Order: sequence, then structure tokens, then C-alpha cells
Amino acid sequence: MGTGDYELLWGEADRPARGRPAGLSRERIVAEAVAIADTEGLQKVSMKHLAERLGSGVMSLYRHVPGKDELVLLMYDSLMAGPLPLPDADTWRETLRLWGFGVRELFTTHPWAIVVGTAERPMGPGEAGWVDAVIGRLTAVGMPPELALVSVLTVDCFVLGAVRPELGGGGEADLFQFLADPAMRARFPNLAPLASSESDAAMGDYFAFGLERVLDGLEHHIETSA
Amino acid sequence: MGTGDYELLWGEADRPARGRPAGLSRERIVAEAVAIADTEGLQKVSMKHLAERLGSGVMSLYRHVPGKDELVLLMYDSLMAGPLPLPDADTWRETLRLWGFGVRELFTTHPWAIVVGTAERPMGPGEAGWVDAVIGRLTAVGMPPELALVSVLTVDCFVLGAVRPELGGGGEADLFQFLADPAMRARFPNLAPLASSESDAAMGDYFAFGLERVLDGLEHHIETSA
DNA sequence: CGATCGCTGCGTATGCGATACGCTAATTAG
DNA sequence: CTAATTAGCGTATCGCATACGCAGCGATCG
Repeated sequence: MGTGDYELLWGEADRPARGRPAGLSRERIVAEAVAIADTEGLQKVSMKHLAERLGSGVMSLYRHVPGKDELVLLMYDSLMAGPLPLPDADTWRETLRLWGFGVRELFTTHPWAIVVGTAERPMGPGEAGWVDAVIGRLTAVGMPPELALVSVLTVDCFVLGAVRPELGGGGEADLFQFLADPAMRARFPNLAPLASSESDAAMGDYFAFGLERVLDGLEHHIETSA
Repeated sequence: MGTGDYELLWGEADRPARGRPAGLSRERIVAEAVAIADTEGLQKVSMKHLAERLGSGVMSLYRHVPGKDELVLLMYDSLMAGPLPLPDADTWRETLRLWGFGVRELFTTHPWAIVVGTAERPMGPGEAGWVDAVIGRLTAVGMPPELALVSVLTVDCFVLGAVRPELGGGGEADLFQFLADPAMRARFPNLAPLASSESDAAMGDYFAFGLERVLDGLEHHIETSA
């Protein structure tokens, strides 16, 4: 997944006037690929499996997408082609909070997108639309555009980094399960006391905690620099 | 890369007293794989290419690592088997700041690790050692353990999310290059003014800015809850 | 109204990557 | 020296992405 052209993301496909009409479409292919990734994982998205789901031949897909790498980019951007997951709010802080939770929900629903989003990739129109819209909301409630951009980026960075560990199901408990071994508790003395169940309970709302800290930081910056 | 056993990460390999001595070793294999990933990208790490680099047969590798997925996990954890990239500091804030910059440098040097780190995976001994050490430093300067853990996680989340966009080389400029098209500036009116060169200069220190906001947020939390 | 063109659907072939199996080689314990 | 034990690795298999070329279908043109 290099930093190639991938102008396909931005290309407008105007329907050709001649020739046999298409049974497949880029939209159908991408939608089905997303469905597979959601239910079976990104690794199960193969051109073969995808073609079977669509009732078509494998090579037919290549009439509509250049290759698998590009397909994955299209899948990712298609997530952001939908409506903005952000209710109206009266303050920049509430806007960013809702944005953070909205983005978290998106990535929780589509865990495969975390890996894609973290890889080096070009920006597609869907994502650009969302960023544009969020910045519009923030400036509408009085935030300067430059600050709005870095604020959105900061929140996004936190959310993207924070969502992944939540997916294990059991919060941090699973990650630290090696601490069940006494030898390991001796080897990592600072981690050992944190493996208790009450610490685990504190972890429960870790996402909300971290997000509020980020928002606190932005608020502090606004107050001091004003 | 499921959430399998992968106990190989924690297994102690004691040298067998009998049999033919090993020419290869897990360490050499993992180190060479990291070298390939650093210079040619993670996608170029194939068992075949790796074996050629090591001057061995492909199947020989399987005597030392169970499979490629596990190899990637070992590669990732090997990054954290080295010395902690964290100088001593007198305050929790300076400790976390240095930690943030240290982690950023690590992922900048090994970009492939961002994708691995963001995927669902078990924690290895190297990573556990680092987290343990950082928490030790933070508690040493007076931070409560529970808060230290969530603080480290918050900083890590931000760093992991923030490093990726920096790797394009030209900061945000590359990501937003579609704004060169006037039609796109019209389509994304809130993004358009941010594509100017001066906004881009402001982006230059985005990482430092965002990190300070996160630290501000933690500081605010500590002051208000004390 | 039929020939032709432009496009889509897709079977086949190719090549690469991961890896199971089993043979061979190198040591050392007895 | 012989048996036990472990490393190195050639070969075969299987899944997957994808290049190539042919065949079918509608619309346009003579």
C-alpha cells in the first residue's frame, strides 16, 4: 500500500453511452467487500470470495476496481461517504466530544478500518468531506479554523490509538494476563499492582477519561492564549 | 493476526544439549527481518527473501519461528527489547513529554511498526518491560500508579495516531494536495483556507502542539482532583 | 435492418507467498 | 560405534492476485 497515485479515489465515473451495460458496479463491489470485512475480517476479503458473494467471476471485478490495494482504500473511504456521525452542539467542546465518540463507534463497528486508517494512505473524498464538515461546525461555534484543524487531528489521533486496545473485549485485562504468573509479577513490579480487578474497573471508562484530558488540554490552550 | 496463543513471545528457549548445533537463531532471523522492513517495507518481508538474506533455505526458518504472523509479532516486540528511550526527568510532565518524543522517534525509524502496533495483538515481554519502566519512573516522581498507567496509555494513543500522517514527508501538505484543484476548494470550503503555506508552517510543530495539549489535560485533571 | 463498435463478463494461465512433509546431515550420550 | 536428537532444507501443495484474450450484449451507423 504505497503512496501511489490512486486517483481512482477522486475520479468521476461517467457512464459510457455505448457498449454493454454493467451488471456490477464499483459501489456494489465495495459495499460487499465491507460487509465481508465486517463479519469475517479483512483477511477474508479476497477477490475470489468477493466474486462468489456477488455471483460473478473473479476477473469481472477488475473491470471496476484496479486491484485489491485500491479496493481497500475504496472500502475505507466508503465508510466516510455516509452521513456525518455528529449531532449538532453549541460549543466546540461538546462538538469535539461527540465527534470523538462518533469516530470511536465507527471504528468499533468496523475494526478492520483501524489498520487501514493507520497505514500510510492518501485521503479520499469521503474523509475530506467529514473533516471539512467538522471544521465547519467548529468554526460555526467560534473556533478559529487553524485551531479547529489541529484540534480535530488531535482528537482523531487519540481516538484511533485508543480504540484498538478496547476491541480485545476484556479491556486491559487480556493484555496483561501474563501477570497471572507470579514470576512475571516479580519481573514487572510496577505493572503487578495494576492487574487487580479494581484497577480493571478504573480502566472501564478509559476512553472517556483520555478524551476528556485531551479536551481539557485544548481548553487550557484556548484560555491561556486568548 | 488473531488473538491466538502466541506464547512463543514469552517462551524461554534453553539450548538443547544434544543434536546438531544451530547455525540460525531466532534473534538473527528477527533482526534481519526488521532490517528488511526498515529498508524495503513490511511487504517485502517474505520467508523467501528473508532466507536469501540469511543465506539459508526457506524452510530452515520454520525451525526457529512458528510462522510469519508470529515472526511479525517478534519483530515488533524486538523493537522494545532495547534500552528504554527515556532520559531521567524530575517531573511527571517532563517524563511523559520525553516518553512521547522517544516513542515518536521509534515509530518514525520503523514505520512498519505503526501498522503492527495498531493491530490487535498480544503484549510481549519487551513492550511490558517498557511500560513497567515508564510507570516506575512516573511513580518515582510522585504520580499514583493508576494515574500513571492511564497517562501513559493516553500519551501512547496520541503518539501512535499522530506519527502516521507525519510520514508522508511533506506534513499535511501531501494529504491535502487535492485542494490544488479549484473545484475541490469549492467542494470543501472549510478546508480550502487551510491549504495555504502559512497554515502548513503551523502544522510543522503539530506533534509537539498536540502532545502539550494532552499533557495540559492531564495536569488539569491532577490539579482539580487533588 | 444488419454490420460494427465499444464495453462488460469471465475462463485460463502465471507467478508468488506460506507452509506441511519427510529426508539428510551433524552432533553427542552411552 | 550406534542410537538418539536436533538442524537444514528440497519438494509439493494450496491460496491468492492478476495479465491476457476471447465471447456476449446493446447501441450506433450505413
